[in-house]
Amino acid sequence: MLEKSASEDGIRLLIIDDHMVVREGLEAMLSTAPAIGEIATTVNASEALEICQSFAPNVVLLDVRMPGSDGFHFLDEIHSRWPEIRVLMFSSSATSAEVHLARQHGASGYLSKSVGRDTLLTAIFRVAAGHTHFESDPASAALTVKLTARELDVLRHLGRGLGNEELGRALGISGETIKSHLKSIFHKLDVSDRSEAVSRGYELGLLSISL
Amino acid sequence: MLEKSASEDGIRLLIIDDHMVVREGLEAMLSTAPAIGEIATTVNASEALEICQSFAPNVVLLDVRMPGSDGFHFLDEIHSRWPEIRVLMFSSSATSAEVHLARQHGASGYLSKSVGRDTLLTAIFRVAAGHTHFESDPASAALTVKLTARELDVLRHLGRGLGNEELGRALGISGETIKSHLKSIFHKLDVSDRSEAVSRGYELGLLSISL
DNA sequence: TGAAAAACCCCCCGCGCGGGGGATGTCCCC
DNA sequence: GGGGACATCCCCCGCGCGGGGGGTTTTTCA
Repeated sequence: MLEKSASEDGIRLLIIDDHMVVREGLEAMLSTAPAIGEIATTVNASEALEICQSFAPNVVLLDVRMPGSDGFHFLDEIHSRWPEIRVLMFSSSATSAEVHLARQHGASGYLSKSVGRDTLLTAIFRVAAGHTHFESDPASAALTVKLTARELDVLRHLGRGLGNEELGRALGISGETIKSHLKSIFHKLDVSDRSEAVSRGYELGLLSISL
Repeated sequence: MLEKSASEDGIRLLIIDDHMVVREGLEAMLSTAPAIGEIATTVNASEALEICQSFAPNVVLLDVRMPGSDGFHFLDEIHSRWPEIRVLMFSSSATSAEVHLARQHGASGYLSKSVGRDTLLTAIFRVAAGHTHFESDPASAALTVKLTARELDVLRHLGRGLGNEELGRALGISGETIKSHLKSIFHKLDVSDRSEAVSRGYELGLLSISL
């Protein structure tokens, strides 16, 4: 077993981000900290899995937006294989929906990229110690929006230019049911039509650019 | 006049980004380069203007997404006051629409944050030498979508839940004109209704989360 | 200077969206 | 057992969207 405890010779940290600038920046900020042991960095998810195997990190710093597979899917992957690895997600946007998703997927914490060195370090320490560290983002206070699973389904299909009937066929239900869900969505998001719902969906992080 | 030529004692570089990590990263990547003279960094636009005054940079590295004022507005600001300053924009997304906007606003170049040290440095040198440096992004090849200024206006208002008539009032034109613009937008984006247009707008980077 | 592009405005028309009702079955949890 | 949230489906109805025409004026640019 390659794994080492964090107390022995510092925290073993793996940084996953597709932006060279960010990797360099994190390394520059963290490498001088005494409690940090070794740091490994990588660009993509597939490489990251190999490194998790050989490098055996205590904490993984994971960008939410990844090229190809999204961060959350990769988060699940890590958890299923190495349950002892703590994953600290970070993103430039910190939309409340993403923070929520991170929680649901079992991340140990969530940070915005705008944080300073101190917050970053304490977050890493807390996470390494087994605690959680989620940004007390002001936006999530304003967000009490809780769409049901089905409503999210419908919302995600809204941007495809489908009518209610076609939309129903796509989800295997009646067009009238789509209307019911839409009414509920409109009320919850406080919007008046589908275009506004899509827009609000992106703003709240319920929708994201995937292509 | 505080301005100094780049050839004297290296390029004077100002980095503007709200993410601590990115600022640190850029500094780490650039500070060791011999051709780079002094480096200044700042978080926001208002501070940046003061620094432009006192520090007199040759090249400004400007993040597209800024908290508060967006990067392009700030770009205009710099140009009007100090036309000799070269601005190199960079972003995490590099959507082709943004690259186009950067060109229109007179930026000297556009980079993705995923670039390596070499590309970054050559870009800075080229820009400092008076050339332009725009990423030959593969996405823009697929994107022949060119919305007119007015069409972009309309698209940006689409997510507000307004009807055509209200939308017209908001832009000071007739509701029928809105319809005309919408027809054009639908054709150009190859979509069938406003909700799909909003969605495609986000995907293409024509729209962005601003709140 | 002249053509092309963009911005602006108007008409007709069908159907689907949005908003208002209500109903039924299935979970889950107290 | 009963209440509540969720998902499903149905009806009615008005008006506004989307798609099809047609224009004029202003701006841009070769």
